[in-house]
Amino acid sequence: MRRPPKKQPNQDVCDSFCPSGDVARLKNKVLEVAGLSELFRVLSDETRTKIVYLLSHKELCVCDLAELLEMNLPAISHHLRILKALRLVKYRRKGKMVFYSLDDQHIVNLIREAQEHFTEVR
Amino acid sequence: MRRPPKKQPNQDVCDSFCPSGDVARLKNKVLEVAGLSELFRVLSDETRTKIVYLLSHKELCVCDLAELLEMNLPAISHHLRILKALRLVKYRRKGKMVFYSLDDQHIVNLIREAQEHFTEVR
DNA sequence: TAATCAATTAAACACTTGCTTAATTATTGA
DNA sequence: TCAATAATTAAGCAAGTGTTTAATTGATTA
Repeated sequence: MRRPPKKQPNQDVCDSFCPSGDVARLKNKVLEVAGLSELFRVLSDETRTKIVYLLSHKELCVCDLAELLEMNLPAISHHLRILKALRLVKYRRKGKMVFYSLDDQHIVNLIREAQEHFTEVR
Repeated sequence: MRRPPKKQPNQDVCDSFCPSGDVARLKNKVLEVAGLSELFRVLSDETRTKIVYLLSHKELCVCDLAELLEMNLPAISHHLRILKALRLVKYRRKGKMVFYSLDDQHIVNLIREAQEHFTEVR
């Protein structure tokens, strides 16, 4: 999406291809995770991880998030838009304020799983 | 004459702070996910997610990965270094070739969890 | 030792990302 | 209607990311 076109996919691979018969099978396997990194990319920003984690405990308005994370409103709003695009959060309007909450509890499991890995490696 | 107080960290938050008593508690909660996004960032690249997924099925050498993912060696090597830094993969040398495998099976659970979320939202 | 192959590293680049300031929209109340 | 407040959007930029080409390292073998 961002790189200029280019041809010959591979001019420098080793002579012996190891997973001999498995090529087709493995190439198919790869398709199973296609597009999955998009979800990881959303959580790859620390601010967004924090937002999701905060919202998993309590519904919050934008300026609350700004206060808790010590950032200004446009920055928070920017991240919320990204989270909204991936349908991780939803919102409801109450007067002038907009309250955000998690749209999918699944994401909390994902964070918990990551925490397990994290505490194990450290 | 004393100058009016300037709110240093945040000059534009709303007047009413909602999670009244919970500020300290929520700010502490945030600390629990600090540094966690680093793990997500590693998987935020599609190539790396694919590498991890491939290695979860079979130990592979660098040029096998290059062949399977249709990329050149330096690119694959670059990603492997990142995965290595986070201790997600390990390697062993066999002659001229270097074989990579998963260093932590935990990461597979993480991908599986993400898949569940993904298939549900779509 | 020299040649060769697998892999890594380095440098350059196009592209992306997140934050800041400023302007705009939406809602409420005087 | 106007003013005030919460939130969003827009524009600009510094910093980061991934891929490419070229150079380098490491291991094997003639």
